[in-house]
Amino acid sequence: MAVHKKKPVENNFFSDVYEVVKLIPKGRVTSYGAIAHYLGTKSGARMVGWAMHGCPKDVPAHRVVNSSGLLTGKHHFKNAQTMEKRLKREGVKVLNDKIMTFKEVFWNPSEELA
DNA sequence: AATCTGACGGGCA
DNA sequence: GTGCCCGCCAGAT
Repeated sequence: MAVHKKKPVENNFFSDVYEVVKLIPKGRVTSYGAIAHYLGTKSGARMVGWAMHGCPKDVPAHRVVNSSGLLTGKHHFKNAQTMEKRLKREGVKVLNDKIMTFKEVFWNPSEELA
């Protein structure tokens, strides 16, 4: 019973990313680089974004933005407005696809999860 | 097999 | 302070 094809995802790295993102409290956000750094792959910020490509519904990807607080991934959602809409719904001030209170709602896994 | 792109980040001009 | 370029890892063509 051999595996015909290796799954594109399902790696420890990806699973860890999902796990961390799922741990993001409501009304808080984090950056790809922060997650990457927490996992030890500080240069793998891109990979974190790639991991989100197959992010399950359990993963609040809308709470993950780039280091600028910009909703870069909003275009990848089913609806481009889902991301900012959901963030606003959680109390996050989003204007022009950018989080105004980014520094205030920023959630650092390396500090919170340690 | 080789090349380019891609949900990023940081450094330098 | 803003803009551009390079680096990183993996997947897709």
